[in-house]
Amino acid sequence: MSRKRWRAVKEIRIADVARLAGVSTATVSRVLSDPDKVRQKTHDLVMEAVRRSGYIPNSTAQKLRTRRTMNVLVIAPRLTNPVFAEILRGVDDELTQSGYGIIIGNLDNRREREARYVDLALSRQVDGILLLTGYIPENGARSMRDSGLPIVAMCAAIHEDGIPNIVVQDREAARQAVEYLARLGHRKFGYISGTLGSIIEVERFAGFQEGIAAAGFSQDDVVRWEGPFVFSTGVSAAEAFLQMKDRPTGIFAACDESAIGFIKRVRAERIRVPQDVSVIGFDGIEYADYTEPTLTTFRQPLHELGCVGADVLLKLIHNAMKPEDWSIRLPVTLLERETTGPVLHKDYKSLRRSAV
Amino acid sequence: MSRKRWRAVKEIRIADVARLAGVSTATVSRVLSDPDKVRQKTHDLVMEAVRRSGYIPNSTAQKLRTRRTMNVLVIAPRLTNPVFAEILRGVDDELTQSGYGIIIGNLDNRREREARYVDLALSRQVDGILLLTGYIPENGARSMRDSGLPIVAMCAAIHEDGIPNIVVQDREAARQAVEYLARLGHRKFGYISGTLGSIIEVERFAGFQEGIAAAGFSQDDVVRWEGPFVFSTGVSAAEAFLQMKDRPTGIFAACDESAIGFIKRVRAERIRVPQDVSVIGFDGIEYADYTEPTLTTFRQPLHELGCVGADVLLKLIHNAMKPEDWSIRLPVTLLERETTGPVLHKDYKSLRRSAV
DNA sequence: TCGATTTTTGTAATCGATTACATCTTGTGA
DNA sequence: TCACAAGATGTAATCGATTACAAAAATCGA
Repeated sequence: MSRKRWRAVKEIRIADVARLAGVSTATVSRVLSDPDKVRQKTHDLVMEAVRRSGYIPNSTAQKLRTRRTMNVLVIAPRLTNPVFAEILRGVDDELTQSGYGIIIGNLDNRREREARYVDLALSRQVDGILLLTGYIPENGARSMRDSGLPIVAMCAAIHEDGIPNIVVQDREAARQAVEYLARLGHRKFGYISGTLGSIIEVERFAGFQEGIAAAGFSQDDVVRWEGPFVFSTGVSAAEAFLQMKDRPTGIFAACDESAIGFIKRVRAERIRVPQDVSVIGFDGIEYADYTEPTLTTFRQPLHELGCVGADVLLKLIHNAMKPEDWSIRLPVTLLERETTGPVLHKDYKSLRRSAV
Repeated sequence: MSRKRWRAVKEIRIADVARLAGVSTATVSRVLSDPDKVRQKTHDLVMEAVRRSGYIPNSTAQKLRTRRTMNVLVIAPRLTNPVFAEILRGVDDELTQSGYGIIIGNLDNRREREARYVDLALSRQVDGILLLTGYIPENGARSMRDSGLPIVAMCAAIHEDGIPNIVVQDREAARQAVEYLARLGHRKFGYISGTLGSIIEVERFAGFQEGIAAAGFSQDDVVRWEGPFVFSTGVSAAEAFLQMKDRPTGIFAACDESAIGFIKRVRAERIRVPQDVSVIGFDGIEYADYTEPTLTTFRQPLHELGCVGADVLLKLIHNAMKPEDWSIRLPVTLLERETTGPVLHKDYKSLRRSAV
């Protein structure tokens, strides 16, 4: 009848268990956290009391006393992008194993949301931070780092002392993309970027430019479209592309979603992929297997990235090793599929070839 | 030089601030949490001390004392499915506003991972639970509910007292899907299910069956394929489909990813969609806009679902209202796109029509 | 100005565990 | 059997805030 009946719970404290077992709370605590320190007989006695009472330690009290929250903050720019979801899986696998929990910080591509998570970190709700974002958290980063909390940056090389970077070979991949396109005979290149200013973007574009130079081309042979890592960025790029007279034939998109958006849009205008335009993506998300044609792309070892990042963070949390020692750069793999092919020069006249 | 130099942080406690401001800790606490209770002059004095010292309250200590963790556990079956990512966005928007954090529980489609999150809940690390999973957490659910923690179930109607359900009109949608296909002239139907045993699946299949019966068909006109809510389930279904002599022409997939996998696979065998087979999905994920042809599907109000679920959970946490009063069923919208069309009877001979 | 009332501030208990240190047991060898 | 070491257990301090209650200060009316 009481309005609160369904929430009535009698909380069992360690003292209750101690009384039940006829020992002190210290002993109960030891049984639970360091069983070797107590005699077998008392151990059994206590465990029986624990079982009978259904005691579960209050983790908040444990956290206060041990100064370990056993939580890690993961800041991601956007959850609906499978890239982050996939990395998160790796992180989760690794952290769960060590008993750590994940508090999720979803920026939803809006930087101003960052502040909230900085507070969260600064109020010591977490033992460490995993930064999956390409943005440099400005004031935030500084205060987070000053707080002494271990931070690991992924998906973005942050060149600050005390922050190890777990990234992929963005630059190398972008360069390789251009090489690959050039080898297929392409002479004019398009680049669909991520949001300008994000570090991940800087690296990839630098690599792209290196590739252009290495293959003997100039800035005149390059077009660049910009936008966040979402489908619609590819669509906008495609619309700009469609307006052009002298269109590029080799496109590198800094993310799969953009690549897919681009392809969808140009095909709607009866432009053939790869016969009329070749497209390479970046990420290797599962969707890219299910597009038509299937997307040529660089596969990032996303799950591994997550595991490694989490592992490094745990090392930092536990051993206080020098963060500088832990930067890692994982390789990516070019998946040659159906959206890339040799240039068909107009005079060759529809001597079609399917993808390489 | 010290090995730990980079982690050296002097923690500022409330007592430090009190000393600095020349007041008691009680006053500092009041200034921060209930400013009306102190005189303006002391308020300013304390705030100045807070500012100067850079004090940030230790949230763990606050949690212990107030018995509020300000965290919510969100259990999702799989993060890489954008359906959950999208719901999570809604949840995040709502919870962040109220100062709550999200601890993520990713089952990764493996039920045994559930145990870990049950523990997490039972050790009072969270104030409430949002269940995005279609599974009934067996022993888990019971102990979670017995713990007195508020629980809200989404994506799955759990018919237990004390657990409000925030779901969509699964059953109605599935029925409508069959009606729609029947109206297009389809006579034989395929159903690509989710994992058997999940409640969400039960509802959708029930609706599907209702539709079959309502349209005057029997079990002989129905084929059912089964698997988790992933792309490859659609692929397997397609492979079974391809083996059949008398193939269904109207397919309803209980999730978009399966639908997409199915379409991709059958098109590889030169089966045309929708001319040879019509497909309706369920979810309305963004990717369904970018397939070829674009997927006809039911759009779930995912973001709203997340907001509503979080809102109900907060109400439960704060007011201890009767959970039973809060079950909600949101409508879904049929998006008629390109993967469905009228049946082309063989004798009509390629009188093609594009999608309805 | 004084006492009563209201407002503001301080003292100390409390949340529920862990753990340093003290004390009590047990075991061992002479 | 006794002295001593090693091992097991207990006592009480501690983590860092909040808050009930007590005490002090401010306000007010006569």
